[in-house]
Amino acid sequence: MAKGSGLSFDPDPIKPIPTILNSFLEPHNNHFYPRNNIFFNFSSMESTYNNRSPPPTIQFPVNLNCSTTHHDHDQEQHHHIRPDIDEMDFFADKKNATNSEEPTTANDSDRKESNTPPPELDFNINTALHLLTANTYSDQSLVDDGLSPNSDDKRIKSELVVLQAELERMNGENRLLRDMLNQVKNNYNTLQMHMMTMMHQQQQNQESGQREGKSEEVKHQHHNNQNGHGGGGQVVPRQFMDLGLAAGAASEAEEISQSSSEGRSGREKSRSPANNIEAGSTCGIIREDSPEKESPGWGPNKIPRLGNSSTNKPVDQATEATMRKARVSVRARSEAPMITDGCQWRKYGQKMAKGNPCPRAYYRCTMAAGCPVRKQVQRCAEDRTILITTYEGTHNHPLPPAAMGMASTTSSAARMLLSGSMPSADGLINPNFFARTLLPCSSSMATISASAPFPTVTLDLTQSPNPLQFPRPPNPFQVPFSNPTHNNILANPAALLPQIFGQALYNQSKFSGLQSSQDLEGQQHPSTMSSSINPSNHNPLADTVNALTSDPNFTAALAAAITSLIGNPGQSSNGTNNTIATTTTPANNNNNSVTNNGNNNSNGNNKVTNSSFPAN
DNA sequence: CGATTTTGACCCGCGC
DNA sequence: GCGCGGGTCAAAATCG
Repeated sequence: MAKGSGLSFDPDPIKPIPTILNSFLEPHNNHFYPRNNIFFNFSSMESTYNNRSPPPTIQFPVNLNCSTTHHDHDQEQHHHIRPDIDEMDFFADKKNATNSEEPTTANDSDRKESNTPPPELDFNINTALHLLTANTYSDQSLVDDGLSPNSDDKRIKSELVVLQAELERMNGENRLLRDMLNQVKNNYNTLQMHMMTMMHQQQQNQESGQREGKSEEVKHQHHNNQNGHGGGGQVVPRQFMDLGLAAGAASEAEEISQSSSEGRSGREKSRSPANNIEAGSTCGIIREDSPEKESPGWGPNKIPRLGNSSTNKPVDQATEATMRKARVSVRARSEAPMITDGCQWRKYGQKMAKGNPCPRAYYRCTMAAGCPVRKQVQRCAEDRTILITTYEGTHNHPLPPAAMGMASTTSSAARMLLSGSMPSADGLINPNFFARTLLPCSSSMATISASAPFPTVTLDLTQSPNPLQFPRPPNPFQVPFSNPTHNNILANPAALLPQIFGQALYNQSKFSGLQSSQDLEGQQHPSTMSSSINPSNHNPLADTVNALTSDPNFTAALAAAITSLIGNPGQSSNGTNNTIATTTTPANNNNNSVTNNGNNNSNGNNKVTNSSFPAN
């Protein structure tokens, strides 16, 4: 990359960016992503005007220094904004000289181009985002003709008709371009948020990255406070879920402790109202250690409820609203009563939920006393083969490798959600925004529900390769599950990483800085990303992934997650699933046994506790 | 017999 | 204020 590109991308945080960008720009191959200017290719939009010459690939720099509050008028002014020189240089470095000149032309498009040769029409069309193209055409035509109205009146009229038709057409294109600009702007916002999140995570990782953590883990739950000796390990799977789930889980622990000391008369009545969450910290920023150890937490019989707000520190109400507990809901097809996530769960309740004939079961993590993590399991009313598992909270104990995958994924998803739900000016939450941020490669598979009471990320792992649902090129996320011919996932589970566990991967990875700015150029389409994760490929990202996947612990966690994502191996439409876990890791002696005991009754005597463990 | 599940009751927040 | 629905408790039942 050109030194003078002026890009300030931190290489590491943008690792997932190719995935993001490609997800919404995938029809095109040659895009470059300077920070505030997104170049997009209009070559596909100029079909009506480039008959004479080969389609020029117009790279139009759209300055998108915009926030989510920008509106249409912002877009309209973008085409007035000149790209700065650095961006031009950047562009020139990436493209050939022809392309490098185009932005200038593009930005000159506001001026009348009456003396430009016909090929310039392309630019008129493609760059006058709003606008002046019609006049340009008209002026050009009239001036060039220089005809007397008397002699060629009819001809002029006919030309006017043609021009009007063209005008309409161009207006339509302008609308299209505006839509594209809208999309790009949205995508930019998504990207920006994603990058911010990643940078934030990296910062956190750096702060806590030096610790080995093993000796600290038991007593430290919030890695912000962890000081440690140098982290010498390779990619040692974290023994904790990432606690970035600040508002949701971390606070929950705190709530518990607070309330535990405050139990009301008789049965502790304190609850977990959202506004009890201490929101003193910013989203995604971990607060102090939660004194969970002092509290029995979710003890078998004593489950302290959350304290009254009277015991909580004063909290800004606006902040409170955004600091609600985050939940991560995973939809997966499974006939088993519960998806296998590697944790031990104990059922503590069951209810009939409104609007769903299937009961909702409540589970609590029993891997450690006081673990605040809970989950709800319910079958989808519309499709009872779909199991909806909603996780809430953060484990306060070491996790087995088998549990790492799902834990990291859900934790990351929740953190992403919470990070994105930082108080904003208007407090609005754009579901697509977070969805794309969370699973940029598959925004259609991740939805965000910001509705009360809790913000929820839904990871939909049930989607079939339905072209309606996946209008984009094949989604690597789903391929391994839907297409038996893509069993390379078995040999190389990392093929899923960029999509499924991208976040978790980056959380776990210590390979910061591996991706140089050069790699920006090597960003690949998601569909090729999987293949890029190949030993023969010298993509640093691929190397990173390979390094990760060579770690048995990681593969164990990954396999567990895959297994749990797939659900029951026996019931799936393809028969390949059950081999995934065993292939990827010897460590998951159990997680491949998403033991389908044939009990499809979620009310049945499901020994859920050990469904993921050797005992069953 | 201990661990776990079941299940009715209870608590709480929220909307009307 | 009341009812509804979600979430949790805890005694009883069940399991291994």
